[in-house]
Amino acid sequence: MQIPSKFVSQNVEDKWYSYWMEKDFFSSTPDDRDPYTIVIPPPNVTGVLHMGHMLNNTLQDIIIRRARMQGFNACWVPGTDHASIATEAKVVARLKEQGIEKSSLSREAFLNHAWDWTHEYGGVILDQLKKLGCSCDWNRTKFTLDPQMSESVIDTFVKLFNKGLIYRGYRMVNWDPEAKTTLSDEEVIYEERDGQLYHIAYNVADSDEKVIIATTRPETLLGDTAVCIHPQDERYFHLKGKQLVVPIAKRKIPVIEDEYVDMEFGTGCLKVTPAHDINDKALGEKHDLEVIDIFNDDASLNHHGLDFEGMDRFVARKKIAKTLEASGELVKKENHRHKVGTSERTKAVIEPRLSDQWFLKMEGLAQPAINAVLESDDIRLVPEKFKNTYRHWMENIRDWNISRQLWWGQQIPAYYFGKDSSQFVVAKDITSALALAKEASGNSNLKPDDLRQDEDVLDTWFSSWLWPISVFNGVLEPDNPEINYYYPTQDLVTGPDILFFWVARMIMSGYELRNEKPFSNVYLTGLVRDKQGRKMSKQLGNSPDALALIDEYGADAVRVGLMLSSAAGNDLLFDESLCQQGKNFANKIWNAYRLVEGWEVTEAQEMPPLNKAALDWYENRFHQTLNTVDDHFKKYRISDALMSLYKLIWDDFCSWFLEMIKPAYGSPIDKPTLVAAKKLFENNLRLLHPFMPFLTEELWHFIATRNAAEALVVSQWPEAKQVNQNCLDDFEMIKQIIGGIRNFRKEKNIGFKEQLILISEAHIPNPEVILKLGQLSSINHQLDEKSQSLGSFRVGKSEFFIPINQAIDPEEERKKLTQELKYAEGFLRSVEKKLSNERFVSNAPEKVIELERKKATDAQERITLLKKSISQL
RNA sequence: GGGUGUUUAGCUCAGUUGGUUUAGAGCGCUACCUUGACAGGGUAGAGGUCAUAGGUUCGAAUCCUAUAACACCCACCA
Repeated sequence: MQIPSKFVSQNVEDKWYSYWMEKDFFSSTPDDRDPYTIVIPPPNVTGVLHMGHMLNNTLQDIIIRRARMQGFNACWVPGTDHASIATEAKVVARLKEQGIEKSSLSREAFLNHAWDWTHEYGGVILDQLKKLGCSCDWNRTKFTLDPQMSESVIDTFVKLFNKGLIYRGYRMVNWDPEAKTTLSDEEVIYEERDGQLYHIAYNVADSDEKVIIATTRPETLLGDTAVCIHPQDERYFHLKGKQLVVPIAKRKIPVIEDEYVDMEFGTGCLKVTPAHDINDKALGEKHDLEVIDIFNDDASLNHHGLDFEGMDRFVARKKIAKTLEASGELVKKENHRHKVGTSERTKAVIEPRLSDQWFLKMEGLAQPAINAVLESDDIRLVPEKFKNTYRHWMENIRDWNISRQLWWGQQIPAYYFGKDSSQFVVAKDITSALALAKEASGNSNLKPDDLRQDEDVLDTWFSSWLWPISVFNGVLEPDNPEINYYYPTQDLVTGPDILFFWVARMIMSGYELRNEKPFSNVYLTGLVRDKQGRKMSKQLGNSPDALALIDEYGADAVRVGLMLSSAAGNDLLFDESLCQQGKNFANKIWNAYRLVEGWEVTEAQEMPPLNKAALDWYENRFHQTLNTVDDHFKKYRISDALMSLYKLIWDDFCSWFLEMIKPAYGSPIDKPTLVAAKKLFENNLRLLHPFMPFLTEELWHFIATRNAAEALVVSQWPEAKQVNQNCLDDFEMIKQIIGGIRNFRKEKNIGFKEQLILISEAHIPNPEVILKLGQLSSINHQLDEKSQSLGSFRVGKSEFFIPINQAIDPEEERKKLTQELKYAEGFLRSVEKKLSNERFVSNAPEKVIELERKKATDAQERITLLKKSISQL
């Protein structure tokens, strides 16, 4: 069979992915085995694959593939999120391009457009995950707006409402005037912006005196209902109890006192606009002030805006400033840099606004979630450093505003039946709502048409927080076999940026709805940054096209590239050269296979002792690495696990093992060695499979003809065995010795193989290092009887010397050795000093003292050797 | 403003309750070698006052204090 000299990943990806799908290896149903479950963090339904997804999902795939090989019933549930704001914004934008305004459409018509959009783009990101090799159970694919998922959300809302945890409140919220919706605090991004601080003169009522008040938002003076001073501010003592006149509006407002005011800022006088500032609202409540809302939905001024009615807030600001300037009431303007809240989605400047919203009480929900992570360790955060952040947030948690003024999402199941919105009932559907409304109103004549359902939808996170439960239908049927089998899940892999949005809330819903954690381990990845350390984002355009990367390097290479430098929780600087490294690695393995496959076999020959030694050694080395890898996995150090394998394959397997058993050019290899070598090769493939599924499956089927049940993806993860440490130590020694000799044999035309044979025939491996070296030196004497020079090499931390066949300047050598001797003596002195220190001997653990003693003996031996060598020069 | 974290080789990072560390890895770099598995491979080498300054300790990259730079989170002063 002709095997190409280069591994082309692209040729095998589709082949094996469809094979795996066809054989149904990824699907899972409850059975006798233990489950290993991961639910995917559902990407936005209309999103495309970016680097963050690749990192995240590669990690999940590695974990789930290994679990599958370990004999668990592996179940990775995929799905997408309806992402109400993001998706609705996209749909609105597309309609706008077609000349359609959202406001001209009925709710139903708009939702039809949104569903069209969803069906058009909804599958894209899932197909991209398949390209990456993700072994999800696609039969279980869920969407947060699926009927069953939505029903779970509504059901939960009703339950929590009936428990008294959900309430309606008139609250200050973050209003996005562009999307005309409220945003959660988390969706507001504060940006530094240059603004101006306007100093405005307010007249004291019935007097000529003026008071100067500084504000960044002069237009809000139309909503002023008080001016506040600090009770200890001597400058304004005389104003206490007086009234001021608001410029333009000519309304009289009281002067109030509160310690909230910062005397240092501005003029020390604060105008209070309860409708448009969160702090002012608090002041307003405290001092029982009137609330004047001056804005419409789109942040244009309403009738309180007087002459400025209908103007946009920013236009009005300028106009009002001008008007004040003209009347001399604008005393001065100064530049002022301050932070402005903007919408994460629309970039519009957020307007604090009072409105009716739905809230979920968080305090009671938070308690079990705090315990689970911080006290009982039921849920492990990886890395642990996020515990602090988690604690801080959970202990300062505020009620969750769960309503959004959008259409795309689950409509809030509240039904109003009175003239105003004060009379309402909450129910799963209109029929039960009607019954409740009849009861509540005492009016048995109510008809369905008399009920108005709340226009708002629920926050997207209100559906995602149920995800680990609702994907198994655990909300609607809390006792079904699926949820009982798969829940709680094992791992959650996600970014730290949604620790609060999502992770914390899933933990809360888990304990609230099922009285059980949703997952045992949370692996928080880092953010993917570019080479300059910038966050990868669409705006910057610095995010490589994920699919183009896969096309160029192959999925396996990209997976390896991502894993090579991504410790949990640390940001990773992504550099395409890492993918190149991944590709080189894949190619190395590919060529190792070509080598083995190309050998001719002979039955006539027995296994030479050197090959036996090599096989023994590699077997041990393999299990040593396997132990390390298993340990890394336990600690979720996935990149360390990969690096261990990288070194095992490249250095130990290719550079040492294969070189050792490689027959001389043109000669055949004996059959027992080849068979054993292929077995070892196969074991390598098993360990690599979670990281590089395509390459390994391809080679697996090259090595032998296998049926579906024998495919690598469902093969067994090797069991780590006890290693023979002596064998490994001996070989380390041999490696060092060979390295030492080779370093000095440049003139000699001795091949690698010959060297090895010489050494193996000399029976080097035995417990006595010095003896070994004595024998080795005799070899070297055989190599060149005239050899008189001295060469040195290191074994572990010790330096050893062998006679070697190369002319070396004795003077130079003497100098070098004397230097070494001095150093060794110094080292010995320091160790002896330590050992004679009483405090050390009495305080240090026995193990440590033992080590120090060993160090001292070693140093002593070395000094003797060095002295001998010098005298021989 | 409050909090958390980071700072170790040219780059990206390990370094696990202070003691097998005379501080490691991968990549890169330098030198040499290599006509059959590998537009590469092998061997060797250079390169670090572990951010800075103090302190604790027999012993500190590791613990404490302060400082600096950077990153992120929370709050947000009109």
